[in-house]
Formats: sequence, structure tokens, C-alpha cells
Amino acid sequence: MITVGLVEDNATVRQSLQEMIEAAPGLRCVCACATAKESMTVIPRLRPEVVLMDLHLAGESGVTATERLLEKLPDLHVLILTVYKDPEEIFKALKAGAKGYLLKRARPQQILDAITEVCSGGAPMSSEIARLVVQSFRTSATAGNVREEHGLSHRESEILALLSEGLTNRDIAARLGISFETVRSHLGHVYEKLRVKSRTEAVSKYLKSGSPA
Amino acid sequence: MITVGLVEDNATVRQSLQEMIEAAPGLRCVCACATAKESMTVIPRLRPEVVLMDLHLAGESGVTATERLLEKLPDLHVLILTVYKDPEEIFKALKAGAKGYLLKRARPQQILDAITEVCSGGAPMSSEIARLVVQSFRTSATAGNVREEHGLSHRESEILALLSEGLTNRDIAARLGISFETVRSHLGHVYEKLRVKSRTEAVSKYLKSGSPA
DNA sequence: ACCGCCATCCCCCAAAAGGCGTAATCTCAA
DNA sequence: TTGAGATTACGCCTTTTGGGGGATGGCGGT
Repeated sequence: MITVGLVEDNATVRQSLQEMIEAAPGLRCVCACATAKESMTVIPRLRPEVVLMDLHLAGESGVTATERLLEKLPDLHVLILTVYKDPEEIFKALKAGAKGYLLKRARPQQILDAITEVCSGGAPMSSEIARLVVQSFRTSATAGNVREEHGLSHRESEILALLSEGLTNRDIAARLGISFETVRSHLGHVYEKLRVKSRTEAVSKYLKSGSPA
Repeated sequence: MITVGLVEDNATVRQSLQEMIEAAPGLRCVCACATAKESMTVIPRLRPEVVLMDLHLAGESGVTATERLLEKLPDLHVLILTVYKDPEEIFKALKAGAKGYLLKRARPQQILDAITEVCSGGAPMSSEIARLVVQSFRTSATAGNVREEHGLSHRESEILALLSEGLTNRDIAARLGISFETVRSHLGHVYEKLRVKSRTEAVSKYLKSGSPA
């Protein structure tokens, strides 16, 4: 028997979810909170194994509620259940510690399956969500994006990469087997193209736009 | 009718996968490559919609094979099918552009389902894999603290943060309302604690260890 | 009371980096 | 063929950094 908690501000949705869970064999809905605030007292007291969390709550967001609940209850499984599939929202929720992310349009059986799956070590996601999550690896690994966005040449981006390893101009020159002066020359162009004035800024821009992943 | 290609070095496994796919309604196995090298010529010629890729191939790894295939065929769906569930392997494969990751121990029907799912915009993963992927967000968000790892003081990490925004010492001094010399003094300590010799190295270490998340 | 750490400021000196100008190849495309 | 851009390279000059100092006060343990 898996115990489930709900955090959902829409009364209608909340009630139908509760009924759905109660009707499912092996699941029991131990609470249905209307606000993040309510959940912060009720969930720690009743300690369900799984929480279905809405993201767009009135007042505090589901993301911060997730964070705070997990501080108190590290073993809690939080499943996000929302209508939004904005990548930013998804990543924030996962960073906060959510173990799954479902869209409300999912079929009821999928939601029930997700509850059991998260308890057996899975990370249930709607398929479009999973795709976004997987793609985030790819885009964050595409070191080419600073390069292409700013039209850096091959040599220039090569130098930028070494720059962000923390090498000095002299080291870069040695590594590439070219002259120190040449490195400076390339770097000048890199700064121009990235519209930055220092190597630190360049490294910042490069690393933040997701090269190392 | 979905066309599928196989890349798998073990002949027995390769053959049973091929038979399984041929037997499935709606799927057709257009090729079964034994090596990465073979796949580089055969796959682009036959252009299947989906490729099931083994990771531990003799010779070239499945990761680089995936990368190279996707360069030629950006719309190809590559599904990794392997026995390994090492997080490093998984992340490398996803960075290379794989859209799903299945363990060989998966039930045959799961593999067939994954093929159709990846074509309809999903990212099929074995549940333990999905959990690892989701958890990677969490750890990369919490791991951030270069600060605690190296025992930086509050002021020092504050300065390090501004440093990695690309500010000069003078700017940092202005921003914090302290003297230029003080900034230099703090920075000296930061470098010492991070065991680096230049601001670029410090920024690199800071940003790569996941502070921005 | 003493020590360690932090935060603040200062100076000198050498090394590194950045701005600006110049210029030789080479390739690729208009 | 002419021109644009990439790659290579040098010089001169200024600014920025980094590495040594040293100094003052505060705060928290022992």
C-alpha cells in the first residue's frame, strides 16, 4: 500500500485526483492540500511516500515547496503534475529534487502507474518531457553554440576553449605550436566577436552558454 | 511502418534482435551492422528512422558512432541498447545525441515500444536510467559549492562570483564599495584556496563545478 | 590574553594581458 | 581577379594582474 499526498490549488482537480487515487488498488491518498503553505505542515506530519505537486500554486510556487519539503523529508518522492511544459519550469523542478514530471493531460492510468514507478526507483515523465530532458544534455554539450552564434573561426574557438581551461597566452601558444603574438591576435578577434573586453568575460560567456556540460 | 537499423557486435544478440523486430507489426529491420565502421556506410545509405546502438563495440565506441551518424543524419533517432548503466556512459551517450537509453535486460516488448515511442517524440529510457538522468540535475545544482569545498569565506566567494561575471578588480571594488587593494588581497586568498594561479583558472573552476546551475 | 581567521587598506615590482597598427600568406567565393 | 577573412606574426604602449611584503581592527575560541 503506497501512501500519496496531493498539493493542488484547484478544488475540482484536487478532488478528482483524490477520488482517482482512492479508487486505485494499492494506493491511498492521505491528504489533499490546497496551498504550498498547508503542505508544509500537513505533509511532514502524515509522511506520505509520494506527493503529487502542482507547479502553479497561488502564493508559493511548487518548486520552492518541493525544495522545502525535501529538506525535511529527504526520502519523499515528489512528482510534478502540471499543465506547463516550459523547459525552464521543468529543469527548475528537477533541480529542486522532483523525481518525475507529468502533464495533467496524461491519462489517469499513467498517473497511477507513475506513482508506483517512482516508488520502485523510476523517474516517470510524460514522453515529451523526457525528450526535453534528454535534449538538454545535447544542447548543453554543443560547444559550438558560442562559436556559431558569434561566428568564431575554428582557430578562434580552439583558443577560446583553452582560455577557459585557465591557460595563459603563453601556454596556449605552446599548446598549439604557434607564436605568443598570434595568440594575442586571435584573442583580440575573439573579444571583438563576443563583444567582451577581457579574458575573464570571454570565459564567463563561453562557460555559461554551456560548453562543458 | 517504421524502419530500424541495428548496430551490435555480438552475433547472437544481433540476430535475435533482428528477428524480434521483423516479427513485430509495423516495424522493419533494414540492416544489422556488426561494427561502428560498417554502420557508418550502411546506415546513411539505407536511412532507417531508428537505430538501436550498442555501446561497447569492438573498435570505435557507440558514443562516437552516434555522434558521427547524427552529423550526417540529423533526424535519425538513436536508441542506446546496452548492459551498462554507468552514469558517465549514459551522459556521454545523451550528449552525443542519443534520444533514449535502454538496458538489454529490458523485456522485448519494452524495446519494441521504445522504438515507436522515440518516433512519436518521446525519449524512452529504462526506469533506473531515467532516475539517474533526473538525479543528475539535482546533483549538478547542489554540487555547486566550490565555496564550501575550499573553505572560502563569505566575502571571498562573493568576489569569486563577481569575478566569474567577468568584472575587473576595479569593478568588483566599486560594486562592493571596498578598495581596489582589498579586492586584490581577497583574490590572493581565493587563488591560494582554490590552488590556482590566475583569475581565468579560478573562473573556470568555479563555473565548471556548477555554480550557475 | 593569545592565536587564528576575516576584512580592510597600503606599497613595490614583475609578469601578463589588452589596444592599436602593420603585414605576410592562403583560401574561397564573388 | 579582386576582395574578404583566416592564420600567422611583430612592435609599442598602457592597463591589469599576481606575488611578495606589512598594517589595522574585529570576532571567536582556548
